[in-house]
Amino acid sequence: MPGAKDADTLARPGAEDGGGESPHPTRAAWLVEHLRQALLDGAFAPGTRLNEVHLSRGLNVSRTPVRAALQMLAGEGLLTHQPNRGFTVRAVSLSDIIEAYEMRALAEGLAARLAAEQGLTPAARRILKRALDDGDRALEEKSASEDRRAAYARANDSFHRAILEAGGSRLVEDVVRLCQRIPQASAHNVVAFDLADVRARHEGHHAIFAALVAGDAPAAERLMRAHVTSVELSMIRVMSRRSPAI
Amino acid sequence: MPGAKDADTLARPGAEDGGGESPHPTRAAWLVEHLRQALLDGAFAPGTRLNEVHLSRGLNVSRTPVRAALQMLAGEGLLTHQPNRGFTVRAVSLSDIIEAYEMRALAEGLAARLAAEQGLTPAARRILKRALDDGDRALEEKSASEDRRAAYARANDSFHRAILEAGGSRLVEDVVRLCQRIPQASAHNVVAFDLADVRARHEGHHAIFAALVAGDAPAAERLMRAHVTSVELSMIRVMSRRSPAI
DNA sequence: CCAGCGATAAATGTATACATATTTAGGAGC
DNA sequence: GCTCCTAAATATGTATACATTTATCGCTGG
Repeated sequence: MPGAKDADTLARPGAEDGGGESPHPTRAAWLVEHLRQALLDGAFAPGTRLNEVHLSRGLNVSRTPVRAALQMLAGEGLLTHQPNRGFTVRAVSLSDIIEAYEMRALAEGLAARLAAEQGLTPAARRILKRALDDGDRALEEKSASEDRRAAYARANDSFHRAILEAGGSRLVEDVVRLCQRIPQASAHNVVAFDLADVRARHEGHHAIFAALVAGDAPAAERLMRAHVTSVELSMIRVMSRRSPAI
Repeated sequence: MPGAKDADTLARPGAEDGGGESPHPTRAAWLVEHLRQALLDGAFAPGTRLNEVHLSRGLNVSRTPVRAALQMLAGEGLLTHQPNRGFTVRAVSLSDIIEAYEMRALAEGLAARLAAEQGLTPAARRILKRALDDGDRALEEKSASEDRRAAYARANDSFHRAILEAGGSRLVEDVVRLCQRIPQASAHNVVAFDLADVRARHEGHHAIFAALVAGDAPAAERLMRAHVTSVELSMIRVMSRRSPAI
């Protein structure tokens, strides 16, 4: 079973006694985030059955908070729950990933349209401008490619998130989160793409920003859809290069 | 607090001893469905804090399965969970409902496109045809209006669900479920609409079916979007008539 | 009378014991 | 050797006890 791992090397949440302040007030909350990240990273092979006792022993907690976390993640759709048969990791196919991008293109397009319709607040506009500037700098600089990639990934993330927030729809944010919740399709994989593609898409960011500032809702929606679809194409190319059949 | 109720008049899942066979193998699974339905029906006022002890006493179970259900529903987004402060019912505004329909129009449109691209299986085609026929009959008959409405609601439901399935995307189904998970925006409220509107939309069903059979993916997507948007407009009209400010 | 504070009550978080269901291992019978 | 059946082992479901946090209420003091 490739990718399967035992979660033994992990620290407990409230264990730190020094100045470190735990951002997770309960073990269950910590487990939700921790396990979600592990699942998105593909730490557990699809179809794997998660054993509550093993998990709780490896994480030094009782079964109760482990179950709490698993139940939340099942609600989120990352796990499936069969009564009396426990929780298993949901498998994803290539078509799942493609459909996630199609859906995300529509959702982020809707967010852009909503943002344009309402008009950008000064704060949102500032954040977007800054994300664009950061992206410009990351793509122009001659710094080490790893730093540049990380910097651009941050800027990209910030740009998309700001538009989602500007849209002001909780549901749309939830849908995008659902789309990003597909293991291995995470947006931060964008860094693995060709620099030329990334540069082209960054121009797309500028165009979207212009449409938002102009309050041109249809253009904002159309541009954002095309933008995400372009990411989708790059992702498909990269993935089919790495693993011809998934 | 209007709409708030105590869940005291409810039977337990495994309690029946006669011929009745419980479809829910565990108490938790039953609670998930039961509480979800109650939430969607608006049985608990938005912002209500759900007390685990009260719920478990009213439902004659221990806190454990109640917590399991609440955790799942929190993962689904129907409830919010604040550590050490329990679960509260998520509030929805009119704009939430509107955005849910916009999102749903996009998602169901995508499903229709996927279904057209893949082509309908004979089974799917049969189900859709039957839903259309049932709808025809429900709208033509001179039967009691309540029966007619219920019959059409079933046919409508069946039609939309069949297309979602034909699309074959779990994610799209999840997104639609998320959109329908908005309390008071449930699709079966469609029965409260004007008969003329319903008839017009039923024609839309026929057009969508034709596009699916013809394998015309762009038309299927476009028609489905317009169709759901039309439902949205009716819903807005009905809701603003019932409660001017929400 | 109100603000602030402290004790009590109540709610949630966690651990654990036990009940029930499932899986697995082993052997009898063919 | 294979299938089926049975029993032990294992896993999940549930209940309950206790710990910790939060909310409520009454009190003191100004």
